Amino acid sequence: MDYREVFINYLKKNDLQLTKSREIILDAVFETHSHFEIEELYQMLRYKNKKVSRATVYRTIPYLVEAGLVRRLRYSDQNEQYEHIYGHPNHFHLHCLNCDRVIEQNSPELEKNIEKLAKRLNFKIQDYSVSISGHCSLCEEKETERIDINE
Amino acid sequence: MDYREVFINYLKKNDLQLTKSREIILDAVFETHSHFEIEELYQMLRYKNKKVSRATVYRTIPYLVEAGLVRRLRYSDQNEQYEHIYGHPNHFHLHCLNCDRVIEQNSPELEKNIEKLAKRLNFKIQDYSVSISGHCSLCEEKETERIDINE
DNA sequence: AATGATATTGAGATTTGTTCTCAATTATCT
DNA sequence: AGATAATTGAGAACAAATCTCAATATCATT
Repeated sequence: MDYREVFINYLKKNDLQLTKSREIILDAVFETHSHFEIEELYQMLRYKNKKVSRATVYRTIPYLVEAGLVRRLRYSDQNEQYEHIYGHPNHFHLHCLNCDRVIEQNSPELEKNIEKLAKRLNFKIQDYSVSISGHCSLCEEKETERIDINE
Repeated sequence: MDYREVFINYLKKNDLQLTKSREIILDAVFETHSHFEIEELYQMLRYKNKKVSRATVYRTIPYLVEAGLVRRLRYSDQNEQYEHIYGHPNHFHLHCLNCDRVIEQNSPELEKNIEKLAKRLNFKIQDYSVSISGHCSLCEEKETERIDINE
């Protein structure tokens, strides 16, 4: 099942229609292979001359989230970021507070752990996210050097 | 070391002073034993007749976060929530999308797992959060009943 | 294809949370 | 005490997100 079908199913189930606008937004989201903000997505569509209004983009993204196609990210202190997740294995984000880089990592072990935790509580997972903030190896190195010099 | 000392150390290290305002905010944060929004905290202080401005509250919370005393939560689609973390074991949030309840859970196993993951990448953790969204056991039950009746 | 009922959209106004500004205040250092 | 620097408060400014509502598109029915 491709993302398109998933979305159509979701729409049907919720008495919503697959409109031109929603199609454009859906496709744009799956063409973008990086984290994005809604405003960015909107600007990108304008640039490509696809005609959808800002309001519609803001209205549609939550549907995609609900449909399980897109996830809202939580690693950053900045604006809301999103990523499409359908078809991608779940992964974790390590956010470097220094250089702002985001490292993505898989860990089946961690996944299993989380699933076990939820199961024990009879909690039905829809989505989960692990985000770690701190300093990446590159920045840590630099930091250590600096201290060596100064002290 | 109590939270007060931690904050004072942080302030010193960053050439900041421990002022009346900052003290009031610090104490308020550690008196509040639930998740809070900055605006709420500000209103609470007004109610208690503690004189600090909204701007100062907004300015101070990020210091507390940097000092490792407070964490910004990410489970919700709503406003930014914070919780004080100093002195509390790390815990995970399971957010029920239906009733909006937030369940807190410890899991030393999960913790170890995350630490291992970070270590492998030479990533120095400052903080991490695991948030799971879905449906809690109570809501799941109800949902199942409903289906039984209707189908 | 025409009709009426319903859902969706777009443009801009509005709301809301957060940050900024800058003069007044407070703290710190000689 | 006086000079210097940091902090604060009040409200203005900003930006992201939501709302409004008339115009448009879609659907079901005939």
